Amino acid sequence: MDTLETRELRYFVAVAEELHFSRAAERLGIAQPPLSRAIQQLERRLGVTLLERDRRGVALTGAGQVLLDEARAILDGAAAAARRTRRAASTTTKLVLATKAGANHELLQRLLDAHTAEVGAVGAVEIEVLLCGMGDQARMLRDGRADVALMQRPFDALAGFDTEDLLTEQQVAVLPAGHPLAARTSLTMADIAAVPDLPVARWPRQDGIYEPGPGPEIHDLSQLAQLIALGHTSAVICASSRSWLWSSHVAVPLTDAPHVTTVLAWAAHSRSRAVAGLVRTAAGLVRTGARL
Amino acid sequence: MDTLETRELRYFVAVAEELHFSRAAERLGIAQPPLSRAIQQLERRLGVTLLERDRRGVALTGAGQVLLDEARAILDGAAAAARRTRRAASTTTKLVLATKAGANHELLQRLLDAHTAEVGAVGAVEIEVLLCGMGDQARMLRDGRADVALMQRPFDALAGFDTEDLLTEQQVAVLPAGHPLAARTSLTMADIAAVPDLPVARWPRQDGIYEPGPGPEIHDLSQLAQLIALGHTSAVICASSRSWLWSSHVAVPLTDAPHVTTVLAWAAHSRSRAVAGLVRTAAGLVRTGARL
DNA sequence: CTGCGGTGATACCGGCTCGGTATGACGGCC
DNA sequence: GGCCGTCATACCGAGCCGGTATCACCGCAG
Repeated sequence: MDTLETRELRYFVAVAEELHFSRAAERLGIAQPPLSRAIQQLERRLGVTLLERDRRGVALTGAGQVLLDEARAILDGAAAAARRTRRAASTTTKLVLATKAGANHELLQRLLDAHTAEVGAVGAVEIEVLLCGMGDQARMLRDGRADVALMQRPFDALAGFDTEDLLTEQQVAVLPAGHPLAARTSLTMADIAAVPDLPVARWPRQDGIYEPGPGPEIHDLSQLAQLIALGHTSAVICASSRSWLWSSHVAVPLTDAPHVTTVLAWAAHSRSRAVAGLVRTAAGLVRTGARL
Repeated sequence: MDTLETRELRYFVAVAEELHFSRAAERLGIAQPPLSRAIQQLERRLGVTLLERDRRGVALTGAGQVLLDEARAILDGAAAAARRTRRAASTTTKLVLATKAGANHELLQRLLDAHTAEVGAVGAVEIEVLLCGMGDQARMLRDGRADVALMQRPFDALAGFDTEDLLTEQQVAVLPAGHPLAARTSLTMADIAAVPDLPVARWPRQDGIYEPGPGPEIHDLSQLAQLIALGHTSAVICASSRSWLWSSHVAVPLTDAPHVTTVLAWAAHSRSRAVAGLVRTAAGLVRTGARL
């Protein structure tokens, strides 16, 4: 009497996201009445009202919001479980590593090299690199499409993952080559903020929403690169990302920007030998300890 | 065709733990044939053999082991979801804080005081302290019986939780008052290990198993305290735990033991206002920064 | 070798739940 | 005031779940 079925959670998430029974039912590929009934059942079982059915529309209650968060996590977990199980059964042990496209070039290269060198020919675990945009690594890890990911503190949401610190570095300001500030040898955050003609680009937050502000909204690095080259914006990125800069870009160290730590992250309860091996390799990389 | 139901996962976990269909069925309160069929269905759906049915006995395949881990996490998550949802609906916003019985007395006291002072009378979120043994906090957090927990790095398994560092401290050796080493002002790990008549007590690991060793197996602090007082064992604990020492105990600082950081931990995806508030309070505690 | 006990798998059957269709109650809007 | 759109209710058929009975297979004791 206490056990939430994933079917119910799927239904509830659909309704909670659409805030509309008929649309949610359509999305689920079922009719509206069974959906209504399923939600009622769920509410009765929990003894809690999850949705406030006001005339004209449905609203989440506080408890509903809590369950929505929980349910999403569970459904991701279930999808991940299926994927990981299937992958564990396939003979070719392949490890999927998710990383932000364009970031951490050199670190990734060194990690892959070290991994190849370490495992050698025996039990060769192939690593497949999965390039994704902004905050996608977290989702990839959560739903099992990736086994490990390179992520950056404090930018990425690391909650729920195990991590191993790999590299801590300064941030730099990236400016168009012609800009007055580009001639400086170092800058502060205040310097950048004080230039009204060069608003700093805005990244989406973890929920995909952009903070309000003057700068352009950025989706990927190539877009950013172009906008900087055009002299329309500037950006604050970590030092190692210099590798993708254009000749018309200039990177200037920022003295007071928070440091960025690139970490290797994996699903907390993963006990996979392959993941453990890669983590060990990565840890070794840090100990032998070249800084970029 | 892709969607794991929690019922199936419950069934699978039972079989995987018992390695015996009939016993598992009994534990689940159903008959054996439906259970067999459910597992077959699950295997067919995943396209993976999870169990190797050898004559006389069942064994987990690699994929089965993976699914077992995943399934446990999902089931804990589902139980947590139900509990948290119900709690969110109850009007009395109560926060359950889990902590190791006997550890972090003063820190906990300060945290509670600060919390009371901060929220004041308005929206008073009551905190219920849940004392638990060894590694129980993680389970409590995972299955939703607790909202936050005081845990210690590197002892506790923090994987999967968000954390806020509260206090880093040295460890001390606790010895019976009469022991020769008790007169020293500081010790090293080697000093302790070199005393054969006082084997260091052993705590259970995260899976509840004890590492082999000469020392007695410890379940809780009162048991430990008594054994030390009797001169049967010694222990290495963090400095703040001195508060529960008896008069017949002596605590000696250890110069080379790893530092212990007490952290406030909570479920990664928790967006509860109450939890967020307590975390902010705790962070403030650290900033104002008295060290014990 | 042969019955016995114990394993999981199969066959079949009844009941409950799920999903579909039809319809109702209720409020907003032209 | 009709019309539309919302979610809830009523009813019905099919499929799935769980139970009982039984089978196939193996180890073991006599």
